[in-house]
Amino acid sequence: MSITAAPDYLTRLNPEQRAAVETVDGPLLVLAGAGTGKTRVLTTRFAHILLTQRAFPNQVLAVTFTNKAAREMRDRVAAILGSPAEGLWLGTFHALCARMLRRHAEHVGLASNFTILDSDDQLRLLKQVMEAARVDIKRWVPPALMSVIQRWKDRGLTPERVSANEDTDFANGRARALYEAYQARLRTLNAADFGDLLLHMTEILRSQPDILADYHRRFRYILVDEYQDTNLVQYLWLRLLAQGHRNICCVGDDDQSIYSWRGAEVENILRFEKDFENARIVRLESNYRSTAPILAAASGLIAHNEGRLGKTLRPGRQDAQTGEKVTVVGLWDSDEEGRMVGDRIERLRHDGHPLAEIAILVRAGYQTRSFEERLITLGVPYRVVGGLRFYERAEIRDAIAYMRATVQPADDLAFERIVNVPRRGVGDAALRAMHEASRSLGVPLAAAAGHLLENGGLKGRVKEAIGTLLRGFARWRQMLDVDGHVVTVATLLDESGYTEMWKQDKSAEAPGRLENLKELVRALADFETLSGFLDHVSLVMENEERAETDRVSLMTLHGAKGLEFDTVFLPGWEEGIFPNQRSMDESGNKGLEEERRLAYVGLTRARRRAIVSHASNRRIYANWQASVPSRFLDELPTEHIEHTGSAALARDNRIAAATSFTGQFPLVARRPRVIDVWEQPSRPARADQIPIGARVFHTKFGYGTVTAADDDKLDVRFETSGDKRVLDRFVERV
DNA sequence: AAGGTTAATGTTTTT
DNA sequence: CATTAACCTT
Repeated sequence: MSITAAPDYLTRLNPEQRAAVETVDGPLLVLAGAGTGKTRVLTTRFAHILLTQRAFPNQVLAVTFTNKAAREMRDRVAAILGSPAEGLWLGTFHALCARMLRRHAEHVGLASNFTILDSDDQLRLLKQVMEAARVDIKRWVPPALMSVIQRWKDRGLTPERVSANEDTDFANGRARALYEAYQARLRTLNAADFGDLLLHMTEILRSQPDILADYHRRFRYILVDEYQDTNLVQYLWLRLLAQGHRNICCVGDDDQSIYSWRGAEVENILRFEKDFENARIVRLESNYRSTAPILAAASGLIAHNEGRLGKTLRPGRQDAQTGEKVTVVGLWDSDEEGRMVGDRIERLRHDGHPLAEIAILVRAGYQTRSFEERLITLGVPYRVVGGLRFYERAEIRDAIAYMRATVQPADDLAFERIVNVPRRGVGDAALRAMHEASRSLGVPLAAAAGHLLENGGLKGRVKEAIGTLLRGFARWRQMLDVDGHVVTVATLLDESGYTEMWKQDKSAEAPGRLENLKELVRALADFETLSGFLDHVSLVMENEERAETDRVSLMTLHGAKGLEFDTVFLPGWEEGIFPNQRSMDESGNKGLEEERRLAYVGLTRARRRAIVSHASNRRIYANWQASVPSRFLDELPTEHIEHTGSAALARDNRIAAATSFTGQFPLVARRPRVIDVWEQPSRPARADQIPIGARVFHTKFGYGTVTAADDDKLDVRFETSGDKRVLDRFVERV
């Protein structure tokens, strides 16, 4: 590699990016603001290491959080290299740990073919453990203990490492003991949950110097993406592995740390400098994504957080200065907010703006619904990102349980899941008998069922059904070696009656479920072995979102991290919703600051246009409630913001508008005053105000023209729904 | 053992 | 309001 003439993958970078790429040896922390080319730096650095022949592809460890990020990095490295690199250790923390743990499972009491449990299995198992320990599971709900255990695992704490004084709060101080019992159950089932993958692997690296040394020899360079999201155990794992060559590069942004509730510790950024002496730090501050006003708004907002590492986003784009201001819209109620967003989207669409470049980002999943409804009435195509993933669907999980029970006769969780699916007449009584036999004989459930059959412990229909099922498993197990996994699974799903069950099902979802099952069998063909596939399913598989169609994206702010759109709508900026009340109740100022970071993430998703909105009245569960504009609105620098209010808001609520828009009132004084005005939010009757010929909007029927009026009833000719008689208060004049 | 009824409970979520 | 899980009835 020539030193004088830099290759173009380097010359295309700005000086700070280039420093981040070329500072190859020694520990490096890259603080990368939103839109500053973080991924680009990471992938270029990866390629640079390979191209300068500092390491072979299999000597670089590259860690991401999501499979999507891993895939993207893989693709982009390949693009720079000109060919796909083989044998990379590139993947998510979990996938990489799973791969390692398969080799060393015996050190933590597992066999290398251990099963990876998903959260559903985890919870069921924990519940069983709690019931066995006679914990009152109404008083002490399993999910609460699950999250305690997960936080322990996030911190690298095995049951032995949990100190006694951490144990006081749950189930009268039995949390630690229950954790221990849960881990013991996992071991007997030869299973690991997601947290275990990291916990076990870290434990092994801590206790087995020879294994650690082996990985030191192997990994000469380590790259870490989204470093601010790492939890303690992930940090420990990285630190252990990096001790060898100390060539570790972590890229992150403390301002985008939004997963502390999941165990992520931003403190890992500070720890990095302490643990890795002479670590270099590079800041990426040139933003190539957004216009100047958007960056100014986001920067002004995030400046309200304390204890930041301090970064300033500079506009790096040529055209950044000419951008439009961030729009803040105040609306009367949530319906009007929905209409505002819908109308603006229609206008953008009309002007030729691609829908795929528009996103509506909300704080919580349930908020997407009202926007969906609006977009449906308007006939605007949209997609909701997030929600159920492929392997979380019931039919997929059932099918997988069948496979697991086939491959692993000891997988009680899988057996239990499908023993009565489809209905075989196996109920509580039969299941209890099997559990009892399993415990007294010390064998897995399936084996216990076999014993019961021989000893006449089961009768009638149940006996027949269980017999057929067990013979089925034996047959499919044999078949696996002879006919291969694809054929076996297809046969298994038919012979077990599982596909038939969905064919008989008359519900609307049934055909889709059958389709998913077919897709599952198709996907099997991409794998050498069934266990390889099972790993893939639990760690990697995601929604088949191949829809290349032009659609508006609807998602949570969390889901939007890492994405960007020309136009971003940020509705629901109201106290309690955003910042979220619970977040503040549970974590106080830390919670508030994380909410603010979330707002920062939201704003920085926008390339050219950001529309923030808030409504004065919102339907919460059953009834309408007045809401107060978010404090974040007051934190946006006024010179980069343009305020708009709807006519309804201005007419009905001048004071509220004035109060929220100036933002001059101290927080404490502001709230009661505003609520006073909203005590009587009933709108004036407007029948006489809507003349014949007026254009109106109805929530259900969409747009139309008034053809007649009678007291409070209007006859309206709707554009899409035809002639209807509606009450005036259900329409909005537009 | 299955289906219907009531009561509780409403963030964010990758792996 | 609307979803879901626990509960009760047949």
